[in-house]
Amino acid sequence: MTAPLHEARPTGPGRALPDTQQGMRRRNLARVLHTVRAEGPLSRAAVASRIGLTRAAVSTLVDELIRSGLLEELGPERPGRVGRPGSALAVSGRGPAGIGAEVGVDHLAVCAVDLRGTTRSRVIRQGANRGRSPQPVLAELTDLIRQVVDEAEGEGLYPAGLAVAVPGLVARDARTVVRAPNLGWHDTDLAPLLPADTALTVDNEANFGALAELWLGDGTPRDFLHVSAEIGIGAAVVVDGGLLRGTRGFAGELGHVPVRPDGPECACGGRGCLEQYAGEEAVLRAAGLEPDEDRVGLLAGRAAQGDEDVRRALRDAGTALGVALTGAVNLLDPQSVVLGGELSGLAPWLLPSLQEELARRTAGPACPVSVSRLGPQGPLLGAAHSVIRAVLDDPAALAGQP
Amino acid sequence: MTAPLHEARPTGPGRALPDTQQGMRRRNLARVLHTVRAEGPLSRAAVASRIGLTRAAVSTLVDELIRSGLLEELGPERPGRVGRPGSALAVSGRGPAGIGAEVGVDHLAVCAVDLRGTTRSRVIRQGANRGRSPQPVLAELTDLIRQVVDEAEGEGLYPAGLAVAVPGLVARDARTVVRAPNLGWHDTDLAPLLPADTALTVDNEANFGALAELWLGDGTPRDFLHVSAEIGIGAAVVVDGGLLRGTRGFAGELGHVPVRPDGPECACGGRGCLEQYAGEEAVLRAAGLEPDEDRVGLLAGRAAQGDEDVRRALRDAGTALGVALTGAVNLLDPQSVVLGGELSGLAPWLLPSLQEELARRTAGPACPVSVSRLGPQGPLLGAAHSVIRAVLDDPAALAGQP
DNA sequence: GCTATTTCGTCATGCCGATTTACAAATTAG
DNA sequence: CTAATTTGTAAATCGGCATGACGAAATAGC
Repeated sequence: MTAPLHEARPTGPGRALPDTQQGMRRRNLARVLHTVRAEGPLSRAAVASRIGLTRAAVSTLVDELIRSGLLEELGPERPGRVGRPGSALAVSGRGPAGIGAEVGVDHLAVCAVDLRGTTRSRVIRQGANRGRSPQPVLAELTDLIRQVVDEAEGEGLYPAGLAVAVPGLVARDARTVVRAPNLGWHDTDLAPLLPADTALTVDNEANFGALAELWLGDGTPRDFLHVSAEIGIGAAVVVDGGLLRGTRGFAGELGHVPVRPDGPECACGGRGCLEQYAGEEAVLRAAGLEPDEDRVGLLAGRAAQGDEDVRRALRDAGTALGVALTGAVNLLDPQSVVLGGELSGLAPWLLPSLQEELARRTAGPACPVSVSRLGPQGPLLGAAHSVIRAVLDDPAALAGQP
Repeated sequence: MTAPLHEARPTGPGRALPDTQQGMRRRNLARVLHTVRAEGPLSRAAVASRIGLTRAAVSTLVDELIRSGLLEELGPERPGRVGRPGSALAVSGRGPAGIGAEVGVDHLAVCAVDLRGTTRSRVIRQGANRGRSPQPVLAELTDLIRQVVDEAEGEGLYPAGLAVAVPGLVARDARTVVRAPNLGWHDTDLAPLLPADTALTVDNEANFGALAELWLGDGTPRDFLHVSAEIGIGAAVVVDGGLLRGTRGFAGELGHVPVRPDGPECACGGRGCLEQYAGEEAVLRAAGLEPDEDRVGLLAGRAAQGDEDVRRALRDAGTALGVALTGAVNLLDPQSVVLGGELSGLAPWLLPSLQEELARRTAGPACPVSVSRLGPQGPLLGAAHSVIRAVLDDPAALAGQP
């Protein structure tokens, strides 16, 4: 026998459920739904052997999930082995939909994702939002949400929740934007300005991006650091498959990690914060460019054309990122670092110097750095999937007892 | 209904237990034991109302815990209210004992703690261990362990596990010391060199110190950063009442967070690591002192006498710590930072500059920094209590089914 | 002092959820 | 065509907690 290690572990699916027989059943419903979703069409017997319950128990669980419209019976499997063929089960394509929305500095976007993880509807509207007050922006967003919901309902889906990604800090109530410098919003409760007929969750776009990476990334581990940037530099810390949020919900403020303690002053009060070296504004200035609408696109374009000033600016930003990430990696020992969001578009020019710096400062093998496959789509997808995830984690909350 | 936030949450007591009816019972046993321990003598009815089970259910749970020797019946309570007085229950003072051991650079220590949290036996042996090979050191430690176990057994206790704190990195198998620079050990499996008759857990002293702070500190929150130092500077990250260990178990390496990216070279390959500015060796050098046996005592003594060189060296170390902690606080948003271990003895001279630096670099209120009440005793106590904690978290593992 | 009231601990009973056991159905192997 | 294998379901059982009732032991009111 080995004594427990007293680790910080996330609760994972359904941990919020009470520790009673009913809670147990709800967790088992979630386990069945999760495995069917993850491992394609499966028979009841296959599910049972996977999750360690008996066929009889799984049968009743499946019945309940079918009655709720979350699972559907595809009919008898093609038999390849001896014995009676099972009846294939799959998650329904006409059940709940997760509605994800994103308030970007230069765009609004909304999408609907079904239980299978397929994006069933999507709308994007370009347009600068910097400096606009929350009311008109969210009215416009509400419009888009209604479009997407209508389209989803046309396909037999019904909205199970709305998740909104914003470029800023969000309080732990998951409703209030504490500070979004790029929009000019602060201390704004978004709930009254958005459709009231669905459950609402608001979160930082870096957090949603990290969750998207966790859920949709190929081979992404359960412990990683997800770095993203839109002017500010945010990181999301994923520990054992869950987000680390911090006491006030402000964890992951990589942008204000000191890189050179005597560097230039920062708005945060400090000196030489990472943002001074790798923030969008700083990079544009270092490259001798004027900020305009599509800043990342501009940088990427110039860099691709071979503009040496831009390339040098990006190299230096990568080095600064490497210094800050060395600290983070030493503190957290993650399995990898992922560059996501808008950053992924600049990765070709950031990555070499970043990795060099990280390797130089690490004894032994350096923490691997990769680039998100999802790129700028991460936050929106993460938002929509977070709703779906909530259904998968407690299917009983939808139909029966919430 | 509010959608879940997908947070990283630790599992807390008994989360490793399977999600079955038996697992539920074991968790309920743990809940009963925990509340009786935490809230002094309680009647069955009082326990029931606290944990939300019925009196009948608690009765059977208590019966089982009494049969296992973990609880004892103190007899009828002094009645102050109407109604039949309850029968007071308390955790047994003659049940399992947690054996904690510590391998320090200058000492060995072992103690035994009972279920109530009382230290029932303790032995400390001074003597430099730097450069000694593991075999003789652990043979000596085994001696001390036997002494403490004998004494504990004389008082009716029996050892429920052995936890050893070492000043170095420990692999996630909780047995192997990967690197302990101050001892000169590396890649050593300690299990064969220690008594084999009890379950063994080996861990970093900073981790055990943080757990001690969590379990024994007065008013310590469930999210904090515990900084400790013995030559190397280690931190332990506590998130929602659990340790964050990292993929390889190396999380919390605060000593190699870059403070000045162009600073002096460090053994880790980097430059300007915190250890270069706030490590014991660096501080001694900056103060113009020679390293000797009791380095922290020497520094504290001179500083107390008013030695301006030493005070300046400690001030500068505090500033460097402040820079590194700014990064950590930005990344983790903890509720507080606690200085523990040997550091606590130097706190009077480190703290002002540390707090000043942290406050300067923080927008809004700075993260509060406090000093551990346990001081250098933290690691040893944390080790012993970790064993007790394991029993409290799953009492059934002791007697019945492990 | 006596009775009513309140609370405690326990017992008998019932419910809920999963397991066990048994069996019919549907397939392959020989 | 029969034996073997696997699936899905139904009936019985078990483990664990809740419910309701009861005696025991205290206080409160008379």
